[in-house]
Formats: sequence, C-alpha cells, structure tokens
Amino acid sequence: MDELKAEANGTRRHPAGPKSQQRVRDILQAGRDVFAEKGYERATTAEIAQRVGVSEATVFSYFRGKRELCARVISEWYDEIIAAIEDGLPRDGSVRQQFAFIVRMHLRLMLIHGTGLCSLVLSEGRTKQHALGDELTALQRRYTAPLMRVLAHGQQTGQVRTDVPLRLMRSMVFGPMEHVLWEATLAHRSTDIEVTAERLVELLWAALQPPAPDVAALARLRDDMSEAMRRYEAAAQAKKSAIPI
Amino acid sequence: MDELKAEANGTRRHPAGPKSQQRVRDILQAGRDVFAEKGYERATTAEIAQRVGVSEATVFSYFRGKRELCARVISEWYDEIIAAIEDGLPRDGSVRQQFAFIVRMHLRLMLIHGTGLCSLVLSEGRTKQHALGDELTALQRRYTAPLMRVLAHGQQTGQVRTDVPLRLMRSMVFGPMEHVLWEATLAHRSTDIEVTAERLVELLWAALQPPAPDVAALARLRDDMSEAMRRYEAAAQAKKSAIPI
Amino acid sequence: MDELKAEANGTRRHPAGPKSQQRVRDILQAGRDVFAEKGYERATTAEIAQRVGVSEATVFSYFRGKRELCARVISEWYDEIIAAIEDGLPRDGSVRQQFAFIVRMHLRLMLIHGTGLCSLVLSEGRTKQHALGDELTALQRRYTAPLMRVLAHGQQTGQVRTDVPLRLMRSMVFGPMEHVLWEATLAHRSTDIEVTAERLVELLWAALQPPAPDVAALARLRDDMSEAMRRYEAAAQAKKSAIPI
Amino acid sequence: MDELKAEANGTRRHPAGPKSQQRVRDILQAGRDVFAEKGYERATTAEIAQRVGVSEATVFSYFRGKRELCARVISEWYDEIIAAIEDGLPRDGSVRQQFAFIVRMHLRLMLIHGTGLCSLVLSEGRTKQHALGDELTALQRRYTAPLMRVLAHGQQTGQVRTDVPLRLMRSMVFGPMEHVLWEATLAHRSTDIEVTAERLVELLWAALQPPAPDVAALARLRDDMSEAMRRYEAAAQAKKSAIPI
DNA sequence: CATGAATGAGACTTCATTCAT
DNA sequence: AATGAATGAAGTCTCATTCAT
Repeated sequence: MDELKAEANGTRRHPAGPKSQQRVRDILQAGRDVFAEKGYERATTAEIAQRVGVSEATVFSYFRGKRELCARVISEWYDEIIAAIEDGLPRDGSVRQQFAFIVRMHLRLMLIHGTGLCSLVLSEGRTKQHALGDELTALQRRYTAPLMRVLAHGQQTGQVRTDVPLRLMRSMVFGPMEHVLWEATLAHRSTDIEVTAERLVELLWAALQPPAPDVAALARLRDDMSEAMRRYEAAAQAKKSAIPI
Repeated sequence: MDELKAEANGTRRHPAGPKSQQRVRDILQAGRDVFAEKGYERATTAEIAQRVGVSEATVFSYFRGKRELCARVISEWYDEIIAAIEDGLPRDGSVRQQFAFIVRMHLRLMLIHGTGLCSLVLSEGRTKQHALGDELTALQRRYTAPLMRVLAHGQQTGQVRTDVPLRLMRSMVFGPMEHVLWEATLAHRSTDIEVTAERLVELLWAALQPPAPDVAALARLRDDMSEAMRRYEAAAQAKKSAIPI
Repeated sequence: MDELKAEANGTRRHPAGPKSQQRVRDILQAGRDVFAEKGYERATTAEIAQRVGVSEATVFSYFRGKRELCARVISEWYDEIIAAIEDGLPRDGSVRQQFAFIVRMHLRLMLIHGTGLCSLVLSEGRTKQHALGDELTALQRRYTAPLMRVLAHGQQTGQVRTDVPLRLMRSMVFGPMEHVLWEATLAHRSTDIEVTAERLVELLWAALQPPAPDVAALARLRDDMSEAMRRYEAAAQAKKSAIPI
Repeated sequence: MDELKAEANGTRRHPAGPKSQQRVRDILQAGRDVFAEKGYERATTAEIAQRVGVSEATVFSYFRGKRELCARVISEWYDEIIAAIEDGLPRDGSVRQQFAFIVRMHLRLMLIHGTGLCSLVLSEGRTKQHALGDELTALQRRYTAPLMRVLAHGQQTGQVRTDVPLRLMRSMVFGPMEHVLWEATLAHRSTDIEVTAERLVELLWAALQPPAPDVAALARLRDDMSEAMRRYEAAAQAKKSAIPI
C-alpha cells in the first residue's frame, strides 16, 4: 500500500503539502462512497468530483485515473479493516475467543460502509486485466492473515481440525460472512447483525473442531438407522392401506 | 421464465422458425460466454454479435436489448442448474446423501461455465434498479429451494440442528461454495473440485448437526444395534447351512 | 396520380390481379393511419406492415420504399378530397354558396382522418429534397383549383374584390382553415366544426367582398375620430386631476 | 423560459463563464439553422456540432440532449419575436395601426429566419408526447397575447366585431400569415413581403369589422365632421390673415 | 493549484431495405 | 406471391481523460 501511495501521490504533480493530503483524503472518501454505491463501472469520475466539490480535472491531478483511484479506495479500506482487527485482537484470549472476535469485527466493519465495498472487491477483484490484480491479492492475503494465524495456532493446540487444508477453512469462514452481508443489503430487513454473528461463530466453530471420530461415526450410524426405520415404516404403512385384505 | 421467453422471442421480429430458434440458442451461448467473462457492464453487444458471426442488428432483432439478453442468459443458466439438481436428487437417499449431492452438483455445475455466471448473478443481482431484480429473486428462490427442503426435512428428523434460522444455514452452505469457486477461478491452480466437495460436505455437515449429542446414549444405541446385528447374522448363518438349497 | 399508380404498381413485381389490388389498398390504408398518427419520420414500415398483417418485405414488394408509399398515401387522400369537392359543388348555386360549400367540405373532410394527414402534407410538403416536391405541388394546384375557379368567377361578376392577387386570397382562405384544424386537434375540446365553418365563411366572405370604398373610408374616418376623442378626453381628464387649481 | 435556461445551462457541466456563454449562443444559432432547415427528426446533433465547429460531445456538454436543445431554440426564438412585438407596438396608435403593426412585424420576423422555425413549431408542437408540449403552449399563449389584447380592445371600442369568438379571429389572423410564409418559402419567387403585408392587413381588417355598418349614419357623421372642419378651417384662415405677425 | 473546456472512442439502439427461399 | 432473416448505416448519448490558462 505504501508504494501505491507513493505512486499515486508522487508521480503526478502535488507535493505532499498538508492541504494536498486533505484533498487526497476527501477524494478517497467520495470515491469510496460512489464506488460502493454504484460499482466500478457505473461510478463516474464526474460524480466523485462533484461530491468533493472540485472539478474532474482536479481528481485527475491527484490520481492517475479512475482505476488507480479505485485501487486506492480499496487498499485504504483494507488498511482500515486490517488495522482494526489486528489492533483489537485479544492476544491473550483463547483460540475460540480470537476466532469469534474476527468474525464479529468482520461483519461489523463491513456493514459500516454497506456491502458495496465488499462486493466491489469481490466483483472487481475477479476481473483479470484489471491492473489491481496483484496488489489486491496481496491485500487479501494480509487481510486474511489474522484468521489464518488463529486457525494455525488452533491446529497446533489441537482445538482446530487438521484434516482439512487451511485454504478451505478460510473459504468456510469468509464465505458465509459475505453471503450474510449480501443478504443483509439485499433484504432491507435490518438483520440483527450481532445475533447473527454469534450464531455464525457457533456454527463455524462446530465445523472447525476436530472430529471426535467416535461421536461423528455414531451420529452417522444413528441417522442411517433412523432413516432405515422410517423408510420401513412408510413401506409397511403403504402395504397395509394398499392391501386391506 | 416462460414469460421471459415469450417476451424475448416473438415480440420483436422473428416467428419461431427452426433457424430462428438456432440463432437464439447461438446468441444466448455467446452472451453467456461474454457476460461471464466481462460482467454486465464490460460486455458489449458488439462482441456478442461478433462471436456469433452476425451483425449487431441481428442480435437486437432477437432480443429487445442488452439487458433482456442478459436476463435470458441468467434465467436459462438457472434453469439448467435447477433442473440438474432437481432431477438428480436421490429422493430415497438419506438426508446427508441428499445434502452431499447438492453441494457436489453445485460445485460441478458452476465450474462448467466458469465462475463468471455465478458472480454475474451475484454482482448484478445486488444492484438495485436493475430491472432484472424481480425475476432474479424468484430464480434464486427456486434455486435454493431443494437445499432448503432437505435441511427442513433434516430438522424434522432431528438430523439437522433447529437452533439456527434456515436462512443462516443457507448462507452457511452457499457462502463457502461461492468462495471456493472464486478461489478456483482466481488461482489458476486447478483445484481438485471433487476432493474439495467431499471435504466441504464434511465440514458443513459437522456445522449443521445438532449440538452436544449425547455420547453415552449413542454408544448404548450402537451397542444394542451391534448386538442385534450379530444375533441376526448368526441366525442367518444357521439357516443357510441348514438349507443348502 | 395515374402515373404514380403505374410507377408503383408496375415497376415492381405484381401484376394487377384483383388480389394484388386489395393488398395495395390495405397497405395504403394502414399507411395513411400510421403516417397521420406519427408523421413521416416517426412512422415505421414495420408498424404499417404489422397493421396490415403482412411482413415488411411484402410492403416493399408493392411499393418501392417508404417515401413512395407516403407519396401514394398523400395523393390518394388528395384524390378523395378533390373528388368530394368537385362532385358536390353546387354548380348552380351562387358564388357565395359555392364558396361556403368548399369551406365547409374542407373542414369536414380534413377532420374525418384527423389533422394528421393535413399536417403531414404541410410538414413534409415543405421539405425540399423530398422527391414528392413536384407531384405534391401539382396535387395542391388541383386541390385548390375549385376554390380558385369560384373566386375568379366571383371577380368576373363583381362579387369578389379584384384589388388583391388570387394567390393571396387563397392563403386568406386556406390559412385560417388549417389553423382552425390544428387547434381542433391540439385542444381536445371538441369544437363544433359546423358552427365554426359558418362563422368562418362569414368572416372570409366579408374579407373577399369588393371594398365599398365609401363605407370603408367612412368607417375608417369614424374610427380615427373616435380614437382622437378618446385620447383627448383622457388627456383632459389627466390634466384636471393633475392640476386641481 | 427562465427555468428552461437554468435547466439547460449549469445542470450539465459548464459554469457560466464568458466563453461558455458564447458557446451556448453558437450552438443555439447552429441548432436554430439546422432545425429550421431539416425539422426535428431529420436534424442531427452531428450536423449541429459540425456547423459550430466542435465535436458532438461538446454539444452534449452544454445541452442535455437533442430535445432540450430544440426546446431552447424554440423558446429563444419566441422570446425574440415576442420582445420585438411587445417593444415596438405603438401604444398610442389606433387599433388599426396596432393591428397592422403586429401583422407586419410577424411577417417580417418570421422571414428573417426562413419559415423553418415557424413550421418546426407547428409540426413539433402538434406532436403529443413530445415533452416540449407544455412549455410550447405557454410560449404560444404569450406570443399571441398582444394580438388578443388589441382585438379585445377593438371590440370594446366597437371597431372589431363581437359576434365571433376571439379564438376564431386569432386563427383568422395567424392562419393566412402562416400560409403566406409557406408560399414564400416554397416558391423561391421573392414575394414583396411588405406589399403583401399591407394587402393582408386590409383584407383582415375588412373581415374583423363589425358587420353591416349603418351607411346612412356614417354618411351623416361624415357630413357633420366635414362641416365642422370647414368651419374650423375658415376660422383659422381668417385668424391667420387677420394677424399676419 | 485548479479548472473550464473540449473531445475521441465507443456504447446501445433503430430502421429501411435486400434477397434467397 | 410472400416472407424469414439479416444487415449497413446512421443516430443519440456517455465518459474518462487531456491541456492551456
């Protein structure tokens, strides 16, 4: 991100005066809003400039172009969110506590700015030929790093299962969160995000725990039995009513 | 979907000749590809026409416009996927088998056409004022319906936890799948999707099970079963040797 | 018009079978409706074809193109209207009666088909480079011929003034009629066209009569006097109130 | 009109710089020419831009679109013509003088820009669903207001007949003028518009006068006047010769 | 520094018209 | 005789981007 900043701010025109820095912040803020609301394609530099109250040309004198501005918006946002999680992480807490913290913070932080940014990242991040590609990947790695560390630590202490690749577990954690966030935006129904967060932690934690092989197998056995019995009973019932004689 | 079809074909110019139908199919195919690759905004009617090998005007004589074409692409794709899942679902299988089937099929079907369509739906579906909005919602409901039924059935038979809203469980299931799919596309590393599917099923199933199963009771059940089986087998064996014919 | 018909019907493809003639009539009818409703530019061959219930290609096999069709529509319409006036004109009536008949018929006939055709002629007739130019001029001459004859006759018998070019009198007659027709269409207020016609006849007839030089001059004198008196009185009044002493 | 102006300028991009205003004027001028020549539909933004010597994009940065430009053209033109008539109207003149002034000015002003604008207004004004509809109606009312006032005044002073609705008289006046203007444009023959104007005034005035003036009474009035004048002149003459200094 | 002004490139869309069948 | 199918040409409009002032 630092090299991004340098690139954006230095290659163009403006020395790093304090006024200049404020301008950059204003533009980034407006850009964040507009990109989040409209998505990359539908956002226009005109609207961003207008929200800042400057001319389009000014925007282009601080940023090389729309794409760079978008890249900066995304990276700033990632920075904030990463900092918030890294700073707040209860280092002395249990693995489960740390895990819960991350999930909770993620959901909270995302919803502060609506899910626009989130899906911006997801949609635009996917596009190849988008120049952002590399930096974005780096950011995403940094972003998921805290969770990865927690999970790895959990594996070492036997609290997290080791029979599944970490990458899959990451999907297992972030996937539902994104999904929940989308639903929260789509449905105007104001989901109680705190309640949802706690439930999600519980569900996820259940999935992440080492399989108590016995119990799981037993449960499976019970389920199979149960199914078999039900099917038998249904069949018996059918026969009875079908053949009254 | 049927009214979509009617709307698209016929209102414009071409009666339902056989050649006409083929053209429609060709355009839909090209549209699917391009929309999937580029997303709605970056896709151009020019490129779609060019891939079919016709002029843009031809495309517009079969579909009212870019948006309608996109809507048709999405709905056709949903139709396929829904049909595949509804038709293939093992109705006599256990809840777990059905669940596993859905997850597996989902991952497979999505990857046939790349993740483009998937994220197209997600990105475009999110945008309000997109006119597609309503039909899309309906399709998504139909799409997730099988899973919802399976989960609900599982809850009735005590195999799926009831302490969490179904909606959250849906996010819990589809979220990771989407995430996995994105990773699969992003990283060119060809993940073995079948293996991943099995692992995902296991993780998810663990999350969905009722919490705190009574281990002791389960063990007792198992023992009773075991005993019963053994007795049965012994009896069978005895019979077999008694009646060689 | 006859050469138009020949041109349209012969140069293309269709021999003059009775079926073919019916087709031509149908298309002309639909064309009349659409051109009248939409104006030349906004009318589309597609809509015309659709109203007839044939394909666009069929329309083009009977008429060389949109422009020719429009020309035919206009000329047919002129034919009708001219015939109606020529046939109905009371040859034994007085000049005033004949004049009144023409005005009345004009207003009636125009309103049968709405003012669309009327303004179509006026708008499109004006456009140079419209190919219709020449034929249209000829038609308009034929169209106004009855009126011109009546007026000329009136001049010979001393019932119509001779101090004004016939051309100007034509404008004097047709101008108000067109204006009235436009107002009738614009305002949905259903003007009683018959009453308006009678009033118009009276106004126009007054204008067309030879100036009884004495009377006119006298009237003018009276008006001037009247004005002078009023001004004087106003001035006196002002003075009185201004200078109370 | 003012809200039109505000709407057009400013909402798009350019603040009201001096250069900007000139551009607006240039574009309006070119727009006026092109719309007048071609009519609304056949006019193209490309041609307008080309005549100004700028790119199409520039035109669209000053006006929201073709329609708004056309609306502005029409309203500017109306403004000019209304101002010219309102400013020049001889307020102290007789009713006939005022009437003659309006007719003369109308014909002159219209011909300055050809009849294109005139028929543009008439053709486009007629089209329903044209968005211009409302503003246009208002403008037309303002435009005909001076004439209406003069006629009403004439009615009060007995110089204009009262047995016919004002609306019909308006058609009676504007109708022939439009017709004359069209003929003037169609026929390249350069009509002497001043002569025509005077003749038209005479014809129209004849139509507007109260019917059946009492010739006898008028003659008596004239004789009285005449006698009075003669007496006055004789007296004046006497005085003049009596007091030579 | 900031911006007013301009624009090239390209998007979607419409429609009269042609032609093989 | 009729038409299904296709399209070239053109139109309106949008927007990121540049540059002289």
